Amino acid sequence: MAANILIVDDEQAIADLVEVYLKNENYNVFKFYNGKDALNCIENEKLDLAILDVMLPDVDGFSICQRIREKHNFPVIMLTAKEEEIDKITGLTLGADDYITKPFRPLELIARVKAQLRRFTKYNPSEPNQEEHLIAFSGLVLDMDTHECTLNEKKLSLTPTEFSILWVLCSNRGRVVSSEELFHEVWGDKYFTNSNNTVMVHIRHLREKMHDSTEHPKYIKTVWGVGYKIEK
Amino acid sequence: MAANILIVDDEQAIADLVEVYLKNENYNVFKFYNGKDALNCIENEKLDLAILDVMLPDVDGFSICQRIREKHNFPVIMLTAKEEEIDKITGLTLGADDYITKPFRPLELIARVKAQLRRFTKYNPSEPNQEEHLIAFSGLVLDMDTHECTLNEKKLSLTPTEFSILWVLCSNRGRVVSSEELFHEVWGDKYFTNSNNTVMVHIRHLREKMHDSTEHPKYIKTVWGVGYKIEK
DNA sequence: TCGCGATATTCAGAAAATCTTAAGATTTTA
DNA sequence: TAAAATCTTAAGATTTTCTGAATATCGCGA
Repeated sequence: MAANILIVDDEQAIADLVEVYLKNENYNVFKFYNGKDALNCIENEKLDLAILDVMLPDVDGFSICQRIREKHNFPVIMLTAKEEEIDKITGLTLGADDYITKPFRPLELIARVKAQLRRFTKYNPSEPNQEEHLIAFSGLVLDMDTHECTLNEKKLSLTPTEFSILWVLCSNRGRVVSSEELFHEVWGDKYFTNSNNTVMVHIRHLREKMHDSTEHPKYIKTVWGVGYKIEK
Repeated sequence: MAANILIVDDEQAIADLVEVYLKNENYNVFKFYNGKDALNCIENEKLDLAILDVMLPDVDGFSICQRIREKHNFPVIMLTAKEEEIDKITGLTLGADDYITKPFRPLELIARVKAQLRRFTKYNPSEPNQEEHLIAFSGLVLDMDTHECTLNEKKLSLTPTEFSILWVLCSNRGRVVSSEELFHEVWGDKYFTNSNNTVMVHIRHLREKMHDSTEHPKYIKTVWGVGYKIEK
C-alpha cells in the first residue's frame, strides 16, 4: 500500500509541484494551501508523513507539527525558504524530523521522504517496508540511499544530475519522457531555459558511462520529436 | 520490549524534541507538558526511566522525582536550563540519577538515557537489555558509553563532536548522509544554519585521525553533491 | 536526393561543492 | 585563573560538475 503524504504550502505553485513529484513516485497525496484545512486532514486521514511549510498565513508549520506529535505520530519534514530570517524560523523547525530549504531539487525531496518513511517503518516493523529506494531491472540497479548505480554488476559513478536523470527515466520506464519534462523533474522550477540542450549533454554522458551507443541504444532510446525512454 | 520513558517539560518544543530523539531510538515515549499529568502517568504506567524538567509551573521536577522514589524505582534524569540560578535548582536535582543542562545535543541525551537504562537493568538482570551502545565492524569499534573509538586495535582519541559525527555516519552505514542531516543529527535542531562548513572541518579531522586519505578514503567516502557515507 | 529541423558531439569557461588552513572564540581542564 | 583542548568561522585553493555555443550528424518529408 502506498504511503499517504500530507503537503501544506501557501505558495500554491510549490504545493502543486511537490504533489507532482510525489505522485510520480506513486504516493497518495493530500494537498492543502493553508494550515486550517491541513489540521482537519490530520484528524480524519491516516497519514504516514507530512511536508510542511514553516511560514503559513494562518496556522504555522510548527503548530501543525506539534499537533501531529500529540496524537498521531509520523515523520514531519519542514520546508523553509532560504531567505527567511534565522531568528524567525529557529524554533519553528523544532520537532521536525528533517527540513529542506527552498528551492530544492525534486529528487532531493523524494530522497528525504523515502529516508523518513524507511526510518519510520524500521521502528514500526509491523508495516511492511517496501524497498522504495531501489529501482532494479535487467541488470540495472539504482539505489537512492547510496546514490549508487550498478550495471551488470559493474559500478557506474554518476554525477548527481546524471543520477537524477536516470532515476526519472527509470521510474517512468516504458513511457517517453520529453526533454522539458525531464528538465522539470530533475531541476525543478528553479531554473528556466528554452534552448535546452543541457539535458542532451547529460544524456550523452549517461550513454557513455553505460557504454550505450547512440545508434543502437540498449537503455536510453531517443524517440524522435518526443523525448527519451527506457524500455520496459 | 522497548523501554518506556517519561518526558515532562512545559516548554513544548523541548518535550517534542526529546520525544523525537527517543522515538528515533525505538523507545516508547510518554510525553507531558505539566507535572500533574506526569504524576498521573507514573501511577498508571510501567515506566523504565523519566526525564524531568526541573522547573515546572505546577508540580516541580523534584517532587515528581520524590514520588518516583517512594513507590516505584527507576532512573530519573533532570533537565536544567543553563541560565537558571544555581541556588534555585540546587536541591531540586537531588535524588536524580543524572542531570543534563539545556541546550543539549541529541546524542548526549541518548547516551545518558542508555547509560541509566543499562545501569538499572544491570541491577535488575531479569530484564533483558538489548540497547545498543556499541557499533563494531571491520576493525572499527565505537563505544557510546566511554566515547572511545578503536581502529584496528589502536585507540583513536576523538573529540566529542568528532565522535558524534562518526557515530551518526556509522549508524547509517551503507547510506549517504548529507551535510545538513549530519548537522541536524549531531548539533540538534537548536542550532540552525544553512551555510557552514563546520561539518566539513570535522570530517577532515576525522579522516586525519583515521589515516584516511581524501583521495581514496577507506572509511568516510564523500559522495559529490549528496554527502558522506561509510560503506556497509 | 535534398533541405530542414531535431538530435549529437565536443569542449572550454562558469559555477558549485568540497577541501585545506589557520586564526580567533569558546569551553574544559588543571 | 591560566593553560589546554576544542570548536567555529572565514578565506582561498582545489576539484568536480554543469552549461552554453559552435559544429556535426541524423531522420523525416517533399
